[in-house]
Amino acid sequence: MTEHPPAPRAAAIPERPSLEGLEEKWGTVWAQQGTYAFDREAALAGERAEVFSIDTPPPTASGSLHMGHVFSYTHTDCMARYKRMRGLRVFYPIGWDDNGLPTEKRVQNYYGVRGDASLPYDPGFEPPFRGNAKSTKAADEMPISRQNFIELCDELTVEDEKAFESLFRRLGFSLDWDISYRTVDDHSRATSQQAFLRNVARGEAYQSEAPGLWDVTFQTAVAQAELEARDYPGAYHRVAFHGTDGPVYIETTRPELIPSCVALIAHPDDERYHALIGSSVRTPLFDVEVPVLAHPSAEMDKGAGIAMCCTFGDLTDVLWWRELRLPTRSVVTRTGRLQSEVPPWLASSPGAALYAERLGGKTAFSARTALVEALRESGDLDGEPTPTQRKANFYERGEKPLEIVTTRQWYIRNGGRERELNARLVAQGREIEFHPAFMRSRYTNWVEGLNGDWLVSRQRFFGVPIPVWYPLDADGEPDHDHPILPAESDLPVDPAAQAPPGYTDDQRGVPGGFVGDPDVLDTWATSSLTPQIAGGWRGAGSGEPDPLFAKVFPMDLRPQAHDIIRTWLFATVVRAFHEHGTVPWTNAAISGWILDPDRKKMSKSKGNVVTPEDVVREHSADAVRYWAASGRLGTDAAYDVGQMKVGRRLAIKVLNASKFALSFGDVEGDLAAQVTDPLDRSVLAVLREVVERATAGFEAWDYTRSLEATETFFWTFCDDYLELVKDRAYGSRGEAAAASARATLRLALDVVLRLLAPVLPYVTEEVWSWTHEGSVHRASWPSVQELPDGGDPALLEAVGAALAVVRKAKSEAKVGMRAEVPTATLVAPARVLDLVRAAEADLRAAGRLTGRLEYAEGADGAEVAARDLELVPVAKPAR
RNA sequence: GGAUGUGUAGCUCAGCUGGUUAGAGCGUUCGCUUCACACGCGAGAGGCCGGGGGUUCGAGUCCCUCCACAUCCA
Repeated sequence: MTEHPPAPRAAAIPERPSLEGLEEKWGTVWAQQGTYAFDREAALAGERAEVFSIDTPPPTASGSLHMGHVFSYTHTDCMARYKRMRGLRVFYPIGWDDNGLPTEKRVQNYYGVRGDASLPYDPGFEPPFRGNAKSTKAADEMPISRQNFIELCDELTVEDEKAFESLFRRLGFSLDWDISYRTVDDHSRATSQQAFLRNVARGEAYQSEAPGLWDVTFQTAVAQAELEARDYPGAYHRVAFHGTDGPVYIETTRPELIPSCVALIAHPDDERYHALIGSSVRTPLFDVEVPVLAHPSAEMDKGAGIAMCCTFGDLTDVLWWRELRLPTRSVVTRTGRLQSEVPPWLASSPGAALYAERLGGKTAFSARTALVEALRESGDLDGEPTPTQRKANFYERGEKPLEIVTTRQWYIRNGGRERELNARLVAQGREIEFHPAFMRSRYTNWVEGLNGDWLVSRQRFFGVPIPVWYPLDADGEPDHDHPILPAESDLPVDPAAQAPPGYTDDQRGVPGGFVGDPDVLDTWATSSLTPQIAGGWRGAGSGEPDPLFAKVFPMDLRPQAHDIIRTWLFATVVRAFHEHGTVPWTNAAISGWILDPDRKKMSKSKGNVVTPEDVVREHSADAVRYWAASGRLGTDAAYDVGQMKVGRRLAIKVLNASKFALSFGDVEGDLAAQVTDPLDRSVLAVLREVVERATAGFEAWDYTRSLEATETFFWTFCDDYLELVKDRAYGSRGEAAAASARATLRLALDVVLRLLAPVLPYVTEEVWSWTHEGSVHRASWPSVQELPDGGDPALLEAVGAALAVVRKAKSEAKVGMRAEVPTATLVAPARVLDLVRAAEADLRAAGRLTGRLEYAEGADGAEVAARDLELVPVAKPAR
C-alpha cells in the first residue's frame, strides 16, 4: 500500500503560498480519495503484523469538546500517520460513547423531560422544548416513557456527534470515517450483551443481593470505580449507650442510624474497652440490646475509640457486618429516607412511638435533627455536637453522599474478591507496554486495591439492557435463581419490551409468567468492549467472528488519559481476559491533561476553557497540532497559544522555503548522483542523522523528540544552507555546481516534508502536491538509504559558524547583511579551517566576502572568530 | 497517610545509560526593506539546574533527606 515517491513533475507553485483554505482543500481531497481508508481485503489477505490497529477512545458526544480531545487525539494521529508511512495498514476507527448518565442529563435539560418507566410509549410524542428548556428542576420536567426518552437520547446524540466530527476532520485526524460505531447501536448492544451472556455462562458474571453504594438522587447503584471521596461537613455527636456498669459513650456523625445499630466495635488492643468486649449494652431511646465486639479496623484514635456499627453507615459497617456475622437492621431506603413503618426489631421498644411519629419517612438529614432532639430530651446526648470535616463517599457525578442499601445486582468478577484472579489481572498489566512506563503503577495500584467485584447493574434508561428475564412463580414472585437468557443470534434484546423465548408478551408480570431485568449495564461494561465492537468479534451474530477480528485483535494501541486507567483501561483488560485470555492491546499510550497558565486543570466550572473550534480557526490546524505534538505522553501540558504561533510560523516557513527551494529550475535524472559539492553532501549527511533520530523517536513513542530533531534541522536548512547555496543554485558557478545544489534542495525537501507530515499534515500535503502525484501521507517514511552517503556533517556546522561570525560583525556594526566585506581573516582550529575552505565560494557569496579572505589557525577547541574585518555598507538607494 | 510524577533562563520545555564553558523556542534588548518569507532576517543579554547531605577524579544527571506543586488512592 505504500508508494515510493513518484517521479518529480513540473512544479505548480502558487505565487504567494498561504495557509488559508488548506484545511478545506485537503480535507475534501482526503475524503474523496479515501486517503486514510483501511484496506480490508488487503488486511484479510495479509499478515497480522502488517496491520496497526487502534482502539480509538469513543468521545462522549453529549459532553463538551475541549482542548484535551485535541491534545490526545493529535498524539494518536501522529502515531497513526507514522505507522501508515511505515507501510502498515492502519485500522483507525471512530466510535461514539452515547451511553449513560451524561447523555441522560443532557437530554433532560435540553428537552425538559424525564424518563418514567411506568408510562406507556407515545408514538406521536413531541418534547416541550428543544434546547430552550428554562428550568432544570426535576419538578418542571415532563415525565415521558422509557422508549420516548431513549428516542430523544438517540436524536440528540446524533446531533452532538456532528460537532465532534467537524472538529476532528478539521484537525486532520486520519480516522477511517467509514469504520464507525456508536455504543448504543444494534451491533454494540448485541456485542455487549453477547459478552455479558458468555460471562454469565462461564460464571464470570453473577447476581447477588448485597449491600452496595446507592445514589439517592440518581436512584442507581454505583461501582467502586465511580466513587469519589470528598470532604463533607458533619458533626460528632457524643451519645450514651446503656451498659450494666453505666453509660458507654460513642461519637457518631450519623446519629439517625441508631435505630439500625447492631453492635459497638472497639479495637482488640484498646485497653479502655477490654472489660466491655463480650458484654452487651442497650441503645439509647430504643433500648435494643447490642453486643460489644472487637475488630482491628476500629480506629482507636478517632472519636471515642469505640464505634457504633449500623446497617449500614459506611463501608466499614459492611465489613464488620460480614466478618462478625451481625444481623441486618436496615432503615434507610433507596430514596434516602427512613422507612415509614416501624421496623420489627423496634416494635416492642420504648422508641416505637418515637420512630413512628418523628423518624419514619424522613430524609436522613431531617431524621438526624429529630433524633438529636430526642437524645437531648432523654439526656443521652453528652454536650453539644462538635462540627467536623469528614470524608464521605460520593458518586462522581452526584451531589449527596452515597447511602448503602441492600439490593439485588449483577456483578462481573474483576479480582476484587479472588486473590488468584487478582494476581492474573495484575500480570496482564505487565503484558501491556505503557507509554510512559510509570503509568503501569496506576494500573497495578488500582487492581491490587480492589475490594469487591465489579457491579454492572445500573438503574438507568439509556444504556444496554441486561439481557435477562426471570420466571415468576405462582405467587408472582421472580425466581432469580433461574434467569431466562436469550440466544446469541437474537441479540440485541430489550427485556423491558420483548418477551423471552417460550413466552408471549401477555405473560409479562403475570404469576407463572416472566419479568424482565429492569436494569441496564454500566456504561463501562459496554465501552470495555470497544476492541471487540470495532473489530467485529460478534460477527454477524452466528457465533463466528468477522474474519477481520483475527487481523486486528489484540489491538496495537489504546490511547487514553490517565484518569480513566482504573475504569476504561482496567475494565477492557478484564473483559478481554475473560473472553480471550489475552490482553486487549499491546500498547497503552497515556496522554496527560491540559492545564491553564495557573497550572490548574482546565474545566468548565473554573470558566477557563477555550473552544477548540475557535482555536483551530485562529491558528490553523497544523499550528494547533504542533502545540499538541510538543506535549509528551503522560505529561500534563500547559495551554500555550505561543506554542501554536510557533507552529504556525513553522508551517508558513515550510511553504515559503519550499517554494524558494523549488524555484531554481527543474531537476531530472538520478538526483543523488548529481550531488557533488562537499557542502551539499554535508547537509544530506546531517539529514541522514536527522532521519535516524526522527525514526527512533517515533519507534520509542516519542513523537516530540522526532519533531524537535526535524524542526531543528529545518531551521538550519533555511537559515544557513539555503542562504549559502542560493547564489550557486541560480547558476553563478556553472551548471554542474548549480545542479548539485538543486538536486540537494529537492532531496532534502522531499525527506523533510515526509518527516513533518505526521504533525503538519496540511502544509506538507500542499507542498508535496507541487511536485508529486499522490498524497505525502501515503508516501514511505524516509530512510537513510535514499540519501547519498559519504558527506561530512561537520562541514555544514563549520561553514555555518563562519557565516555567523560575519553576520555578527555586520550586526554589531549595525549595517545590513548586504554590506560587502572586502577583507577578513577567519580564525579557527586547523580542522575547522579545512572544512570552511571546502565551501569557501558559497561562504563568500552568502557573506558578501568580496575581496581578500585569509585563514589563521587558532587554538584547538576554540570557536570560529574573525579579525581585520572591513565592512562597506550598501549605499542607501536614492529615493 | 500511601503511590506516581514534577521542580533547569521572565514563560514553555530539552538535557538518553554521570564527562569539556548547561541548551532550544517564546518573550525581551539592539539592529537589518537581504531579489521565499516583516506571520520575515541577523545579533545580544538572561541560569548558586528547589534546599541540604553523600558516592565519584568528575553530579543538572546516581543515592539519602527535606521542601514545594500536581494527580490518583486511602
